[in-house]
Amino acid sequence: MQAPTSQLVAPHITRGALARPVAIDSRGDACADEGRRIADTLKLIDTVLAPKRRIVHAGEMIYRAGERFNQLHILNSGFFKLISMSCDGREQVVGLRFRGDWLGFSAISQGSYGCDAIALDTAEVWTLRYDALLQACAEHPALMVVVHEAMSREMMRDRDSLMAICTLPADARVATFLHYWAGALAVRGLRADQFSLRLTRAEIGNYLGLTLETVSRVLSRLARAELIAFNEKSRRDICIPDFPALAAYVEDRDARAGLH
Amino acid sequence: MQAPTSQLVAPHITRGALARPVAIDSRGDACADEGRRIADTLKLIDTVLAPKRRIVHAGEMIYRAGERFNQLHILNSGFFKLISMSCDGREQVVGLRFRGDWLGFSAISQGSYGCDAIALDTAEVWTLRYDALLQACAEHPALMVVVHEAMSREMMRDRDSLMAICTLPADARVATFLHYWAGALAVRGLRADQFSLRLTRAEIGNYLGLTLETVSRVLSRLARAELIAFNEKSRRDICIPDFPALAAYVEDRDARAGLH
DNA sequence: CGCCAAATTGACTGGTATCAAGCTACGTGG
DNA sequence: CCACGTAGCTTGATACCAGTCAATTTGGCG
Repeated sequence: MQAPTSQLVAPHITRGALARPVAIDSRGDACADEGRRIADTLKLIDTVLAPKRRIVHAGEMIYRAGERFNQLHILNSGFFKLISMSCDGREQVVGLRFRGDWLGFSAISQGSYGCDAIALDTAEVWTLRYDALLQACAEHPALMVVVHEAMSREMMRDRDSLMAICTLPADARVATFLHYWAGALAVRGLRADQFSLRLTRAEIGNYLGLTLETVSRVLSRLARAELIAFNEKSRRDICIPDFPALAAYVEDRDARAGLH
Repeated sequence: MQAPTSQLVAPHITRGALARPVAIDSRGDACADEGRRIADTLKLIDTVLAPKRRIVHAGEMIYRAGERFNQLHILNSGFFKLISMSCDGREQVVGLRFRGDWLGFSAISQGSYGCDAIALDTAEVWTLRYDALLQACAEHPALMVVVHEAMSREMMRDRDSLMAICTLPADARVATFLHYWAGALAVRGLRADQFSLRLTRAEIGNYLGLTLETVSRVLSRLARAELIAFNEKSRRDICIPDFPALAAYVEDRDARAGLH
């Protein structure tokens, strides 16, 4: 009984914090559309720009803060985290990246990267020169549209996570995070009902503005409430038996009230 | 004894959360450079695109969430706040905009705005059609560069505020906010040592993930510590007698320790 | 003047952080 | 094989920062 997820009178109604691209529920359409968009984008970039492909392994960095910027990256597979470091030594996970996402946009304005991009597992990265992209954009309007949309989407996502972190209590933040991650997987045609969080509790907490202990406690509580389940062995593998239930928990203040 | 603010070996060192464009201290260069960039950008847009100009007054909205997107806006003068609303009714200030800033980028990917843009005082807004911009970008490489840089800068700023909110205690968040606001004014050639916050305590708190009472208390504490001063009458007018001291407070964990 | 929104300040509460102990899984080297 | 160390995780006890509630003051404005 949610509002339908396409054809909205007031589109902002569906914008759950951190959760926009999801919509696995009522109809799979939006989800499949997103997947198609990602595939199309990759194909376009591949044909127009012939990017350099590269395999990187978990823990490897494709760029680091301070490094001179002159190329952008697109993820063809795998997962990345972006880590930013402030002058006084605070470290923070400022973003997560999945297949089809770009890496490096935020470096354009400064001419140097502002964070480290670290692979969370084996990944295939496509790399292209920024000047080549600019030139190609001038020649291929469709490419420019794709690039703008990608940047725009990134802004929207950042805004959603800001909102989640500013306005939600710990329970809801963690639930929102899981919902977001599962949605990102679903859109990309991967299993969303059972997957490995590729982050430690400490990293999740850092991303959400919480401590690792709080994340651990919340996960235990969510498991007790059967909104999630742990894989026996490796509590980093999560099952989401009832995705709509999790979505409801994320979206309703009230649904979170009872959960001692 | 800070690192010089231009000519960096490792540029990320100067990136204080929310605070990048500042650098009023050691030499005015960076500050003036920024100002020049903004002026140049406005000029370029004016000559290439001849945007429609319009004056809006405090409280007026230039777009609202859900509205169909087909034009972008640039602020020639005045101040705006961006307000986003989640599906369950949480409201949040997700951004502030000053002269030279763009409004509407984040709507590109969805085709509709995701937040309300509300003027905080009388402002001059330039408006241009997005399709016209796309076309002009294809013809004028310099314009495309400017647009990409603007989007990139916005991402960087969002990231900085995420970091500030996630990792800083209330005192530091408010101080960072003041520092950021003063920096934004300085860059634009406006008085940065004495200015009016155009937001209520509630709005500041909302932006920073705090309550209005906490903001009020922190401001009182900062005033007691003489890092800021209130204008007699209208405590919304703030003086910053010693900007470097405020900057030091923002940047040093330790500087904040003593301040009962 | 009287009304109202904004802001301040105090007292109290509660949600997270902090500190600490113990557990599990895993790899390494004796 | 087991002893050991380590990293990640869980759970409990306690502390503290910021939220909540409430009373009061201030300033703006019809």
